[in-house]
Amino acid sequence: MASTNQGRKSTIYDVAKATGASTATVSMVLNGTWARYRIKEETANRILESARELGYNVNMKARGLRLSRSGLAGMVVPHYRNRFFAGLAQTFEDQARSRGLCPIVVGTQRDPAVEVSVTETLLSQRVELLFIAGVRNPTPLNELCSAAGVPCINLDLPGDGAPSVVSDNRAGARAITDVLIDKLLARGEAPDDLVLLGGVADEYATEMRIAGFRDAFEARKIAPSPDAIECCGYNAAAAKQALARRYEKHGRLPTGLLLNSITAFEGTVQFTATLPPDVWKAAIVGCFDWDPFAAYLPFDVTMLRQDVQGIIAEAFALTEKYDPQDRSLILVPTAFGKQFEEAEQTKEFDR
Amino acid sequence: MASTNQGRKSTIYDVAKATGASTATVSMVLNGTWARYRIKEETANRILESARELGYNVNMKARGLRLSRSGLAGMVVPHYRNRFFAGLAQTFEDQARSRGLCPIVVGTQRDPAVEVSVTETLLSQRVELLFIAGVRNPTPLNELCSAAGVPCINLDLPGDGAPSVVSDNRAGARAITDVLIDKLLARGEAPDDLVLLGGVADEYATEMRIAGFRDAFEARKIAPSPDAIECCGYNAAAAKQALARRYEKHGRLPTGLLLNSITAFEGTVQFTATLPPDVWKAAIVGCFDWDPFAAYLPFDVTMLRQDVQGIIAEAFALTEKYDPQDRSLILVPTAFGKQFEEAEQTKEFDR
DNA sequence: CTGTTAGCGCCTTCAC
DNA sequence: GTGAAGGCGCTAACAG
Repeated sequence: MASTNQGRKSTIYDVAKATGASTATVSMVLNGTWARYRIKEETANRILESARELGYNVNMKARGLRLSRSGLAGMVVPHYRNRFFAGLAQTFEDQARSRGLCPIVVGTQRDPAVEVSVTETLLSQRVELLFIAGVRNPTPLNELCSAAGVPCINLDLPGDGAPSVVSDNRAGARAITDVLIDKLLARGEAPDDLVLLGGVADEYATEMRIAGFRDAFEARKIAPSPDAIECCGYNAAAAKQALARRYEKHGRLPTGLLLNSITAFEGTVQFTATLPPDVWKAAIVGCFDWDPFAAYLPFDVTMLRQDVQGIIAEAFALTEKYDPQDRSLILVPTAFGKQFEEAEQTKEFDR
Repeated sequence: MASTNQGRKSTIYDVAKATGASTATVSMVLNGTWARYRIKEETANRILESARELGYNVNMKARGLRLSRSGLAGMVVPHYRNRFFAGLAQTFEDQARSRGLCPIVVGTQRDPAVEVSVTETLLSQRVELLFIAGVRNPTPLNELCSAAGVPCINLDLPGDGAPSVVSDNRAGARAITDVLIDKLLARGEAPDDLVLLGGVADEYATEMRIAGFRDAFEARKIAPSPDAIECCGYNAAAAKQALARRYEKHGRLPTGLLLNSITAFEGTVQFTATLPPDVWKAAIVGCFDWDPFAAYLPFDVTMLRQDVQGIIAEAFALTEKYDPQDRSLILVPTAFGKQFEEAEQTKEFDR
């Protein structure tokens, strides 16, 4: 359609030649700064027109080189397989775009080597800021960033090389544990039949959740069962196995189950599916993170949602008044149910 | 740690000055091309060392400007909310990285305006190729790319402005319809009690699936019910509503349900959850796309999975021998069950 | 074996 | 109002 010089992208020189103006004039017009330089409106229009016809498109490489601003905002996430990270990525993209930045989010599969190489790549591309989500040990990445002078924020899992914004896991865990204990009591079951399953023992989020779990019991002056906490790791197969062992040992499932991740929930479902329905239909389940289908499983399910909007907003706020020395830890509250629904509203044509 | 010039990123000039070598030497060493130029190994080591100390990091903006190669590979997706797009993004990232490109994937929420502006941004960043997934009308985006001389491939939904690689929806639909009819027959139900729900009537994927649905019936020389096909759109609420209307009208649910998307499945579950369990427990359900939890709902569920690995591999292959005139349409087969599991294997520390 | 130089495309300052 | 010139960081000739 457009009379493009097929194949080669056009430059401001092409536009200048086509309109008989100088490159400076073209540049000003294309940047919108032409009003300040009292360039004739007619000239401006002619240039704009010609640029469109030539399919001109700023070369951010060149502009970035000159201005030392890339227009890129980076984020690393482990993957997009759960609603939390998917929502985090989505929200990040929206907010980055609304700030005139091009979002670039990369999944690392939680592989530390990939994390480092991705960070280096992003730094090479001269991202103007970097959010690091769900990385077990963000410190090396933080150091790379600060060596490059790039603002860097840890999300979800805190680190000591940069400011962090994470969900208030402890308060959330306490709240959901409270709900589960109440449900247990209402059903005439013992609260110490509640088990916290999944997660990694020495990891921040899990520790906070364990603390919150204990808080809830302490507030009622009761104690959880001595083997109430089982950090079997984050993957589904491990949870399934852990549950199988418990079943073997006690001849039944715990009545109440607090799952440390949606994958632990997956494992739970995989295991219970191998059992006769009446054995598990009565289970009371709570879960950190949520999934649209999980709510319809034949359990009594309570899901805790993280505020992805809040997390991203706080993180961007931190980059605005960025201080390389800052190591603050910002806690963002979690909530039950559909409180943060706006984040994943679906449009008419969606699937 | 490193004796960095805090804040400002170091350049080859810094390294050159620090080592007393010239920028050219530094450049060669840092590119690994130094062996060809017979640079003393000792010099090379000195430079490498110094570069590490200074926290040096190539500026891809400058290199890209010089080489007119950005090292960036772009992909636009609607969102990451289902396993298909999440898997597509993941696989794309892996493959891009293994080709030495930095993957940059952006979600557009299926908003055409966002789609255009994102494409322009990506083109400004001089991506070396662009994959466009799940865009209703990719043609304008294809045109932007070809005007810029950037190889562009449509994924999932075909377009006529570039080559496309899409799932073989028709064959997949036929196969899953076959399975459902067999199950219906095995249970002594009439096959024409099978309903295809969800999707948009004039859209490619839906049309193909309808055709496959009909193929399965024709092969058996039977006909689906006249109102067997209901394209109520892709979102969950619409499916829920459509199902409610049917229930109202017939006083029962169809025994067999083929859902055009995971969101239609969501709507189905939302609706059936409002009914007494015995009314719907017997339902036979099929779905395009899958979800780990959906398999454990109290239905007889069959899920069709798309081969994200295959799709991405084909797309990359197309870019290698890229021909701007090429408009070929490559069909990638789908499969049942966990055939493509490798794509979403989870590691030990995962959630 | 290593240093010098000329741009890649763009933006800004400074003359005209 | 507009044009010429310099330089952002890097690489590929081309000289030493």
